[in-house]
Amino acid sequence: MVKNTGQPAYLQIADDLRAQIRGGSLAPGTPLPSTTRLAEQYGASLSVVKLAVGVLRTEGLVIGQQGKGVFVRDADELPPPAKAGDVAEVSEEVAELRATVQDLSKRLAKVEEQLATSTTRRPGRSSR
Amino acid sequence: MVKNTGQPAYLQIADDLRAQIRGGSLAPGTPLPSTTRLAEQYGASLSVVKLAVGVLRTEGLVIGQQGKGVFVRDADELPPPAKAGDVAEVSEEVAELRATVQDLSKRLAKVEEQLATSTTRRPGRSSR
DNA sequence: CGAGCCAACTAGGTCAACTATGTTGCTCAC
DNA sequence: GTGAGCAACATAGTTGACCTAGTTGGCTCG
Repeated sequence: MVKNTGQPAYLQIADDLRAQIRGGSLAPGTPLPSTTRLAEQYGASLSVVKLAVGVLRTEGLVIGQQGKGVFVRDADELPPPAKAGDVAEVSEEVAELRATVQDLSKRLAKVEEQLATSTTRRPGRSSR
Repeated sequence: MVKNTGQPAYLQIADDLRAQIRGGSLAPGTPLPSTTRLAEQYGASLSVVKLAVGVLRTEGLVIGQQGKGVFVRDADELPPPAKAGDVAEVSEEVAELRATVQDLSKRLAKVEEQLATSTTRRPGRSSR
């Protein structure tokens, strides 16, 4: 189904969906067909579809909401001026926040560990 | 190891690499460590690393050359493909991170309190 | 000496399965 | 009639395996 243009399947699907979005066939706010649906539709495996959606997601064209679906982003909020300066600026903020998160996480982990060992220890720790 | 920030591993790795690129620690033209290398380095599986590299690839920050490696793109040649949705994307990330910080803070506070008064054994392990 | 092959690396693509988590709608007991 | 619980379905993340394909360097053999 995905032809053999030399392009990988997940990119072909991503392109197709992107075209549908840009072309208005998939209006902003509307949900894409579900992952399994798309898989059947394109004759591809789930993994490939997830990969394709992932691409669109990192492109910002689409937003996935767990349990609900993947929705086309409003045109207003996506293609707008992606000023390099803006990105840099906000990126800094991100870095800062990330540092905070890391710090908090570390403290949390430590403290939670103490708490865990001091309370009833139950098997079934979920880790891998 | 990765994790604990609430952010998925592949995004953390992507972020880390992105930071190294932006920070100059990985200069344009230099190759990233090999996939397997990164996997060991981050204590993650190959799949996760490939996912992370994939993100950077679709962002245009990096170019993979089969058989050779993944190379940091020259700063000159990447601004043009100015990525639509970048600002939106990062903004969203900020929002997410803020939420994470709030969540972590809350959990930290709670847990630290419990630890302080942990003469009483209390179950109630709340994983996720 | 040189040509050619081969082995060891590299990235990239695909698949299948599992887990986690969120949403929604139905059913059934009260 | 209401609400608690459950089942079905959704995205998301992760793992591990297998295969393709390009690059490189060394080794062998003519």
